[in-house]
Amino acid sequence: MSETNYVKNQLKNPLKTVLSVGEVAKRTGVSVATLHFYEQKGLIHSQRNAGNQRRYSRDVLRRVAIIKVAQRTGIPLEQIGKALSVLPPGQNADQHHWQQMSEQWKAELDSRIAQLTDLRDQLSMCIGCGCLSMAHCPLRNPQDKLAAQGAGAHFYPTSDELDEPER
Amino acid sequence: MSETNYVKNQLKNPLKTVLSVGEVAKRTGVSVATLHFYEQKGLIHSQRNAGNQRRYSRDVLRRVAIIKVAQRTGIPLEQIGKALSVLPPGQNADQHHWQQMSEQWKAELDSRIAQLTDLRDQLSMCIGCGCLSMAHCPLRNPQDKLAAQGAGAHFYPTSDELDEPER
DNA sequence: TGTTGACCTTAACCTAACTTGAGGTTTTAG
DNA sequence: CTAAAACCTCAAGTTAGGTTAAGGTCAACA
Repeated sequence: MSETNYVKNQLKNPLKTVLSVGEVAKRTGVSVATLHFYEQKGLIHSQRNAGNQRRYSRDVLRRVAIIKVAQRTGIPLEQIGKALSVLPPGQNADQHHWQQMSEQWKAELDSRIAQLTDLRDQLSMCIGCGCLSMAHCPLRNPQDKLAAQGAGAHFYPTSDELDEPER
Repeated sequence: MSETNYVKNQLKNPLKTVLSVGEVAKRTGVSVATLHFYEQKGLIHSQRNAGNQRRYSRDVLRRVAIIKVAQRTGIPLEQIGKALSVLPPGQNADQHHWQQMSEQWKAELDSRIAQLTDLRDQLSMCIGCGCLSMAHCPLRNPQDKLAAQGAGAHFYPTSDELDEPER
């Protein structure tokens, strides 16, 4: 019974104001190690109690939720961290902060969706041509900006460089 | 002048039937090392000449183009490899093969686009609520299947487990 | 024919995003 | 008060998708 305030919260209080790493792990569905990792990367923050154990304020739950949502869109952790940094670290963010974040994500998502949609439409055309005629196949010149994100793909062959099978 | 057929093709013929690794690299925009890597992973195939150098048939250009397109959609190499395996390795695929592939990709893309779109729409709602009211925020229960692809995210908190800031 | 440039293989290294393990301290429950 | 569960740190391992380097062979061209 050393952590008076903490223990007070533990006593059947459904809305604790501080959370241990294990509690956060259970509630967010990420492992304890991952929470350590996120903290190391600056995505979340914690206080320490007298015994050097992490104590989180409840906003960490929301932060982790946001991290997961963003990851599912394919946004890398580093970028997520930058966006999260607009939120006051530690304590509760106000409506404005969250709106700011949400709008940022939405823009990112919109852009990704647009890119994928383009790609799909191009592929649809490919289905029509059976990709037999490279001269008219949109695979030839992608015309999008996603390439910059991926590992490779910095050059696209011009029409006369791609193969045209002998019929 | 040892590689008779090969050299014959080299002589100012714009449509060579065999390509060296360097040529493929230039035309596809991926590095030679990456081509080795893809071959090792079974994504592309090659023959060897008398001097043990790789010689590619022209279909490799299209294969690599497809790999890149697929990668931009976020599909992992292993999955790309499986889809590519429906194509006859080495020689020219017919229209049916390519159509089969294109349709497979399109389905994948459609699904990914749908997931991202859902996510965006949920986020749009969040912008409205400012994420201040977790009780109504869609971030709470994602309801999608993308989680299975990511590294973590196997559990989502129920409504009373997420934090509701003190106003 | 000889010298570059293109290729070959093997092996190590790189970033992202984690996971696993070892060895030691704190908290909690009985 | 004590044993077990939860935590701590630090280091090493893992997968994906490549890149870089070392040391040696092959080919193209004057």
